[in-house]
Amino acid sequence: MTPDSQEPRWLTAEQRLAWLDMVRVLTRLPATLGAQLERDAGLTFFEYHVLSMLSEIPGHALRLSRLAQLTSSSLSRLSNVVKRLEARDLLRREPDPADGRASRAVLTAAGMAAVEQAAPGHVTLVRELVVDPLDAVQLDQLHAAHERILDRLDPASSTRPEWLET
Amino acid sequence: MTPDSQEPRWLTAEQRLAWLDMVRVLTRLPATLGAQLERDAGLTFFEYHVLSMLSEIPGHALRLSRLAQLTSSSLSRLSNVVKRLEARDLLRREPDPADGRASRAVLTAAGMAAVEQAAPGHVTLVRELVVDPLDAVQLDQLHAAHERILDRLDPASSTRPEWLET
DNA sequence: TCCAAATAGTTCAAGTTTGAACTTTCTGTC
DNA sequence: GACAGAAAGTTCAAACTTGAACTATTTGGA
Repeated sequence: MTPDSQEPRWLTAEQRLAWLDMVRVLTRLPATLGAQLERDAGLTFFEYHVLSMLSEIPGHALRLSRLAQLTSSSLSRLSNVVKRLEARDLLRREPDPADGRASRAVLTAAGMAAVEQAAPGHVTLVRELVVDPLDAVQLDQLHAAHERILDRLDPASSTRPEWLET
Repeated sequence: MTPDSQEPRWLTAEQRLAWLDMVRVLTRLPATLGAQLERDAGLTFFEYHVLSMLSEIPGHALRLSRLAQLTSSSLSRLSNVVKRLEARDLLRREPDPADGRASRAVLTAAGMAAVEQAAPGHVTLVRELVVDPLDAVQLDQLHAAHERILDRLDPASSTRPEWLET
């Protein structure tokens, strides 16, 4: 194995500008979406994401470990959030009959209603901030870039929901 | 003023896939970069970002409110972080002579050393995850998309550091 | 000049996230 | 079938973030 060179390859001026703008998006976009959801629906961005995943899956139920992959969260984080959401009656946990270690999170009717109530405002803001300012080609290019980045971030691609068809 | 239509314009299947992949990037990328910085340099991503902004500015000093804009953070969050960084001697606060309400954060020698120690590993990971998997054209397209998104997120563009030339 | 409103920053309590340690159940191998 | 190790969740304390309330200055009119 050759040793790493002492100096890394620094970013060029252009790369650095691109990266700084990406950091701004990475920071502000979740904050802005989260603030809207919190205000209008009393949900954090992450809570919404959890409920929304469940609402879209056939059966509205998923193992916590799978849900953690799909939402890119640690099991610990998810466990805490699921406990809170269960206390609010938005979902419930039930043991997985197929595996004694596992639990499944199941969306309740109230949880479904919460997603349905929150979704329009959320989607409108996603459109306003991300989808509408880009034309179809640009959105495609953005998606392609994200796919490449995800290949590095998550080589197993285990976070891509298998029920979504391209 | 025409009323909003009751139903929002939902996302098309393609838009939805693009958005879901963007959410994955938004979630995982900061977490991954943060974990590396924490492990190797004892800094959160945000702390690194603050110190790194200071390290790049002429004079290594900035008003807190300007630093908050540049790092896309609330003044409250910044104030907390600056207090911690000051306790670790990585920067210090001094009153702004020009305005009795304001303080300036000034990078210390130890703070500069911390940035210099953390930067190589951080830059290497940014390259690995974002810059290198894209070719120059794709990175440009990504940057262009981010610029449009930032126009919506931050219409005043006040977060773009004026000392950076394109 | 004076005062209302705006700006800069701090603080505090409440809520969230993290990572490590732990329990329970499952799996593969001998 | 027994056991080591992996996998699924949970929990706890420490750390971090948030928003609201607060103090202290400054600014822009009347």
